[in-house]
Amino acid sequence: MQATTGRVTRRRVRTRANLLDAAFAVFAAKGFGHVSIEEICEAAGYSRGAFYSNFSSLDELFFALYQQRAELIAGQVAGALAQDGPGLDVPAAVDRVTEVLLLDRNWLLVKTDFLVHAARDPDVARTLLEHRARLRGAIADRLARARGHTALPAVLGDTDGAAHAVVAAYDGVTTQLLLDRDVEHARAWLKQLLTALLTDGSGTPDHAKH
Amino acid sequence: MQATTGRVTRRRVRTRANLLDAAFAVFAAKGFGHVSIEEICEAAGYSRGAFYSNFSSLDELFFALYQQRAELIAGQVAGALAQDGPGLDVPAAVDRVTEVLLLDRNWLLVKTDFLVHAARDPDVARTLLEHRARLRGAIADRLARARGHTALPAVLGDTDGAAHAVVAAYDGVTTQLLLDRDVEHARAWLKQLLTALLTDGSGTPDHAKH
DNA sequence: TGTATTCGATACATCGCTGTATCGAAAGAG
DNA sequence: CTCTTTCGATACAGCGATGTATCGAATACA
Repeated sequence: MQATTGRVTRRRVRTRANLLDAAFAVFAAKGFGHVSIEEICEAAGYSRGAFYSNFSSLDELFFALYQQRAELIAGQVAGALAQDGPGLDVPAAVDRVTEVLLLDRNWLLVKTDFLVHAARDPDVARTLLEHRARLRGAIADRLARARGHTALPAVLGDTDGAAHAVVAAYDGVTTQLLLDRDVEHARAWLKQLLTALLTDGSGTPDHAKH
Repeated sequence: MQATTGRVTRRRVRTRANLLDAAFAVFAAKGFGHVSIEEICEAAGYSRGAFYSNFSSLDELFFALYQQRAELIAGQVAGALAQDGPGLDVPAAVDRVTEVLLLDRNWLLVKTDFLVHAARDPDVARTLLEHRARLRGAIADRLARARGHTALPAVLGDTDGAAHAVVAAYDGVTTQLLLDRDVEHARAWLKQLLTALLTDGSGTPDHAKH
């Protein structure tokens, strides 16, 4: 690490990226807290010297990793939400978002690791809360833009309440998915939950298995 | 550890219990994966000899701990569900269950640690899934007993689908609670979510904050 | 191309944790 | 109370990970 931003080599950014990629794989496989710095370096094909030159601790790396990937996902979700016009087609939008959110099991694992990490560190928690608030904001905006086109059930309160509920449903389904590894079922079920929450009870459940 | 169950001393069960209690506190504070055997022993006031005499690894201890506590909670939930007659008073039952489920932050922390642990080990996952299935079963039974007294929205499918949804809502709210530490809000919100899911959209939201 | 700077590999000292083997003390059985 | 078995404390050997200090190689810039 250098104090002021002096020269930054190409090699450096490549190394950093490689370390982050390797870290993602290793964290996903073993879980943060069961991973040593050495393991990551080995997986990335570097020595520990490279690590300490780019990060000062495992925590810092983990944090950077989360931010990088979360940013990525957030972009994809925003894209999926913005994809159709002002009239919100709930099922279609739900389909697209669901597709993105439950795509990568490794990401779910790392994300959950980060959750338990944040749960014990208020500073980290703040970051995660902000990230979730942004996501909710995007969803609430989307829902608000659709007001009048599609009716929302009153039980949830305003659009922000509905967004809260959407995120909660996502978290809930994620938990189950982490355990049973049945992506298709999770996807179908999340759709069902979301339509149950977002429509006024007129939706027909396609999947009633389980 | 002894092979066949020979004499089991009183002292032994006391030691085991003390170790488990200490482990609960330490795991909650630091997270599984950031805890050494020594730390637990120190917290319990024993040496590592006592540990190895009762458990063969940290994993085994963690597993035993989870089972012990999960059993406890399951009993409490069952009690809360059985408390009133065959006519289900949804809000009242939701109140009682909510009270139990969100009571202890430490338990939520350990439970989530166990989740990420299970997510990476199919054998452990099986246990957790079974535990969740039992819980869902209790809820589904309770809902079924109330069929006819209170109408369930059709969107969720049968009572089992509804039970699934209840657990998902619980998991979702838990996630948020771990981050913002606002128990009262979580409780209110879980009630709101559950009534939104379990009643046919006629419920009135008391708390619309956030 | 020459040169100054950055980057990452290597070597080193150290520490904490693990698991085992041993032994004295506590507790049940008679 | 004595004897036997169980329990848990202590000592030991060893591994693996950490963080630092140093040095050669790669890279940017003129």
